[in-house]
Amino acid sequence: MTPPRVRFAPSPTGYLHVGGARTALFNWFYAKHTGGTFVLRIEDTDQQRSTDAHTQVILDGLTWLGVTWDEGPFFQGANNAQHRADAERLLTLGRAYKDYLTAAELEVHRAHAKATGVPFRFTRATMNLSADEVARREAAGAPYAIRFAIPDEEIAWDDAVHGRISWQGRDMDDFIILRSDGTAIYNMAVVSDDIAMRITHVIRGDDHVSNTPKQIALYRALGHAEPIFAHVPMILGADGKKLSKRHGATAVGDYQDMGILPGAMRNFLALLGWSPGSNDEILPEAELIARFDLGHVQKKPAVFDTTKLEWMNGQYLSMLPAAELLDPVRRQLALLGVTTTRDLSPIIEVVKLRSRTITHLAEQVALRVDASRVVRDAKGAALAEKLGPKFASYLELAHSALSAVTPTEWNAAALEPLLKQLAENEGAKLGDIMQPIRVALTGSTVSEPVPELLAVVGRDESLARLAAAS
RNA sequence: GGCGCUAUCGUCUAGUGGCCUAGGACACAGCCCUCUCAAGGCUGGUACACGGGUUCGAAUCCCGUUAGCGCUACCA
Repeated sequence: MTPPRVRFAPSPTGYLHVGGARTALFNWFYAKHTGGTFVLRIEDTDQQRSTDAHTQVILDGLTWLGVTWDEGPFFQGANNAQHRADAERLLTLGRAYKDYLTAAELEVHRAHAKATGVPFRFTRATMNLSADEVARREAAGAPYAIRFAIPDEEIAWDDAVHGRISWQGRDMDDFIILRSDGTAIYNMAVVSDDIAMRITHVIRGDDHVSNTPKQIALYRALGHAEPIFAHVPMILGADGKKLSKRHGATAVGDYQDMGILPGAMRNFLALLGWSPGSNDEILPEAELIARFDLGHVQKKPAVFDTTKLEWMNGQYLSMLPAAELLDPVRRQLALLGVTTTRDLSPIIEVVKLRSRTITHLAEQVALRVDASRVVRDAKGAALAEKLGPKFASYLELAHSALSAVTPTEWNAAALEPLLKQLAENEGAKLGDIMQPIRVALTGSTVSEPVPELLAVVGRDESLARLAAAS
C-alpha cells in the first residue's frame, strides 16, 4: 500500500483558529503515524479577503505548534489554469454546461423566491434560458459560468469518523464550478488540486460534509477515484456555540501570548475530539503520533475548556527542565521590561511548580530579581496588621540571624534549620516567622517554601528586603 | 422550509451487546500532608436526552420524538 498523502488547506482570510489548528494537527498526526506526506496548501482564491499577512500568521502558528509540512506551501490561486482545464473537460464530457444567466438575473429569481416564501432551488428546467436566447448570447460572445450537471443518483461514502453518509443527487443544485471570469469556485478548485496533488485522505472540519457529495460527484465525472474522507467535529465556546471572536482567545497566537507551551497546546488539542482509548491524558508528541487513529475521533463537537488547557500547561511546566523554559521565560521577561544577567534556572526551577502559564511564571521570576516589583498585596498587608509590632520584630530577628550566614552557606538546606531554631527560641510557631519573611520578600503570603525563596532571591537582596520591610 | 450530521457527569472523555448499581481527567467540596500556595494522596456529589422495539441481556443495534449544529452563494 502506498503511503497516504494528506493536506491542510486553510484560507488566509483570518488568523489560525484553534479549530483549524486542530484539523492541521490531526492531519499531521495521521501523516506521521502512517509515514505519509503532509501537504500545505493555502486556499487564496478569495482575492477580496486573502492577505499575505494572514498567510504568514498561519505559517507561524503551525510552526509554533510543531506542525511541519513536507510539501508546499502551495497557493491555490496559482493553479487556476488547471482548475479551468478540468472544468472545461467536464464541459466536453457533457457533465457540465454553460450558464448564460447573469448573476443579476439569478438574483431576481432568488429575490422572487424569498418574497413568495418558497425555498430557492436552481433547476435546469426553470432557470435555463430559452434555446434562442442562449444562441443569441453565445453569438454575442456573452460571458457564461459553467455549471456542473449533478446526476440523479445516490452519492454515499464511508466516512472515516462518521461511517456511511448518504446523499441524493436530486437534493442538490447544479452548482457553478467556473465563474464567468474564468476562475474556479471552491469545490472545483479543491477537487482539481486534490487530484493533482494525489491526496489520498481528506481530513477536514465537519462543516465540509455538505461539500463532500458535490466533490465526490466531481471526482466521478472526472474519472478519478475519490480519496478517503474524515470529517472531524467542530470546536465550540463555553456556551456551546461555534467558537468566535466574542469568546475571547480563539487564535493560536493568543495562547502563545498567554504563556501556553506548544507541547501543552498540542496535547490539549489532540484530546479535544480524539482519545487514545485509555485514561492517559499527558501524552508527549511521540506518543500522540504513535497512538493516533481516525477511529477514535469523536463524532460530536467539543467545548474548548481554557481551565483544563491551563491545568495541562501547568503539568508541562512542572515536568519540563528549567533549561527548556529559559527562552520562553526570557521573552516574557523582556515584555515585562525586566533585564538581568542572573542565572534564571534556579529561580524557574522553584517557581514553575506553582505556575500554570509562562506569563505567570515570568512575573514570579521578575519579582525575585527586581526589588521594585515587591508590592504588598491585601493578604500581605492583613498579615502585617494582624501581627502588629511583632511583624517588625520578627523581621529584625530574622535579619540579624540571617546576617550571620556567609554567602557560601546561603542555601535552602542550611537556612531551614536556622529558621526553625529561631522560631523555637522565640516560642513562636514556624509560620509566625516564615510568613513575615515571605511578605517582606515578595509582598504576598504565597510562594515557594521560605528557605528556597531566600536562596533564590540571594543573600544581599534578601537582607535588603528584610530591612526595608521591618 | 429542505438535506445532512450529532446526542454518556458542568466540561473533555472511556465504552464497539454481558467485565457498567457506567471508569478516568478538569472544575467543585471535604480531609491528609504542611511555614503559605501549589503538587501529591484519600473521600464525595453530579451523566447514558425521551419513547418504543430487537435480544436471555442494550449506554452500546433498529425506529420514532425532541434538541443542537452544519449546508442550502458566480464565499471558502
